[in-house]
Amino acid sequence: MVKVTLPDGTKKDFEDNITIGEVASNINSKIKEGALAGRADGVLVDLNYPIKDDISLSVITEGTQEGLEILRHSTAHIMAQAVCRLFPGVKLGIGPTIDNGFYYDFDCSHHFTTEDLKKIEDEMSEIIKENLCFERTEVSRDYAVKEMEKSGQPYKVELIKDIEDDTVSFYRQDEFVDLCRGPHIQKTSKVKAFKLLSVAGAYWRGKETNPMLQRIYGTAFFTNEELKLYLKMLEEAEKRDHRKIGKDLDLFSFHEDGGAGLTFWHPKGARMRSIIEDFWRQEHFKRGYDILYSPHIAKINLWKTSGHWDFYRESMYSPIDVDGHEYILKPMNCPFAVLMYKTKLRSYRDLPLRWGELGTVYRYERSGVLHGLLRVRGFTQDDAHIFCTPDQLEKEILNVIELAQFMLSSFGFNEYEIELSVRGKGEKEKYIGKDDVWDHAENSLKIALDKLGLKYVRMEGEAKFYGPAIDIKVKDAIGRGWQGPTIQVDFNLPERFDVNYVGSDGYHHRVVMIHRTVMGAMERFVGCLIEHYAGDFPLWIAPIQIRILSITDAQIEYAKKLQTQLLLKNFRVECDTGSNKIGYKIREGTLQKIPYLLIVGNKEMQEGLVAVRSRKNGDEGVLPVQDFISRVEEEVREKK
RNA sequence: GCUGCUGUAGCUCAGUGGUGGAGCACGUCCUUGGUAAGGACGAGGUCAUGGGUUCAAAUCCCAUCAGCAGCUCCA
Repeated sequence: MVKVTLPDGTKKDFEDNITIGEVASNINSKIKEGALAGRADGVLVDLNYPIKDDISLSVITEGTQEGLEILRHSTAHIMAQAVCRLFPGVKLGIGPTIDNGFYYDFDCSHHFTTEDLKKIEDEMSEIIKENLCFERTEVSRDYAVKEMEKSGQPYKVELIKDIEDDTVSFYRQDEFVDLCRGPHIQKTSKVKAFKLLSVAGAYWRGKETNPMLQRIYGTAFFTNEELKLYLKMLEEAEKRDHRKIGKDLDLFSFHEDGGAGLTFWHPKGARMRSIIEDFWRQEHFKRGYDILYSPHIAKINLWKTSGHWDFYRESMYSPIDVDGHEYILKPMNCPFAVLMYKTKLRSYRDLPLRWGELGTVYRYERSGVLHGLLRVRGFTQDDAHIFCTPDQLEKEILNVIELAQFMLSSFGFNEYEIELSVRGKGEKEKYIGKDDVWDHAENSLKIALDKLGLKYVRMEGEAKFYGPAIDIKVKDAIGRGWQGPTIQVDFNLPERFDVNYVGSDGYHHRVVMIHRTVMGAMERFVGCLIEHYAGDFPLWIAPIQIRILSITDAQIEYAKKLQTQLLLKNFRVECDTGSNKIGYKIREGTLQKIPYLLIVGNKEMQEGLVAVRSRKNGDEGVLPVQDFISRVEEEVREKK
């Protein structure tokens, strides 16, 4: 007899070698129906796993995250089987589950096309219909290597050789065998809703020097409804694409003649950006920051002193010759702030110095990584450098986090994940700076997070060589994550530039430098905002807030007068006094996602009214001009 | 940078080894209308760039530039 302990604490006795599946059927009909695999003493196993000793067991069922992952993993195997059937001789890479789906890598002389994906899907449906069993076998590692060599699977051989256990497991469906830890669903017919999504190149084991394989991405769900919902979500994400919206709303462009990754901000995009920057500056001034402006290029020597020339060269543009001296386009703003700090002797009484800078930097990014506004080669960081004493560090970090939270919530980002990157254990040579200084800095970051009651993940070994950091990942309106604020303590630059302050003891002490952004970069932030709001910006950010539409030519003068009146109140207003019908003008204004369309005909003109059509509510009827102004002023104030 | 795909009017996209098309946008005119597209006419292109194959190339081949999906890397 074996004793099985279930998650709710109940213990039951069963005969030896009873399988997980049989135990599951014994619990209740719901679990029996939905059982996919089990977790036996913490280890994932198949349903037909025989129980030999007393264990604690939880049954993994459909509708759970773990269940979904197993389903997707099995679907990946089915896909690989289909590919092997259709393209004999294909070599298999790996086929794991990922967020939202799975992929499998193949080495195949034939290049997969979208038509191939359809064929593969059809073959998969065939395999599902055949209702094949996933059978697990365990063999010795040496035997496995020989088998895989025999069947011409060099990547599998490599994988097996890297496994430390003496035995390895395989899963077989009919003619298809794959190295796999498992667990899997029992029969292929469990797969009810799947779709292959795309194919793209991927390096074997993610290494650039390795051969490139073809990766097919797909996804699977327990029901067709869930699959449809997911595909709809993908469509929704596509609709929010900032590159498309940016074009439609005339915000920015890129040019072959300008250069890849170099943004051209059109009037409306530039207007948005300047609104954000004005807001940024005001909020910084309120919090005791000053702002700086620094040059775009500097002599190469500065970059040698800072260490960028040695450690960051691959991201920097080549030197520019100026009268026989070499200058470099700046990839970062920090050395400039340091130079300005060092223009005089600073006392501890002067600290902290909080110096912000909307600094435009240029970095060489490999051509394949460029992506709209989100990854560019020239961008403006909302940078700041805080020079402080070690004692002030914690308070400064706290202030920065609060500022970051304030900025994010102002733009409608209310959910985020926080990472604390600290140095790894036992690799001291990787990091500059003394242990006690690191301890102090890491501690200050931690205490600041704790004081604010923020949850965070501690990332061991993720710190840069020059100091620990806090990274904030924000979630947008449809749940996607974006790199947001970063707060970085820097031990490197104060050291390299010998940056000091005079303490109360009259001696010089090394200053502590914090490097931070609260939005990241203007380009990326605006790109992210576009996708977050799907181009439907809140009134205070919208590049055009109001458009006045005349019904006939008789109201042109009234419309212009209204426009002037609103412009004087600091609103961003356009007039559409063309000869199109009102329905047409409304359509145009709506497609441009303008928050307020004011329709003026003779009725409104005679009584000093406007007919308000808001983006949120449509036709709202007429209002006296003054009432409308109060309303939108309020809306701007509240950043709704 | 790598793998694959793509580049035709301002935009979205048809198209074919033999004198380049549509819809929308744009311009002019008619129309002056009441909450998501009124009508007519017109202008617009070295078919990304540079080579090659061919009697003939926008079409086929190569290179370059740029874009897209990923890999790798980052604000």
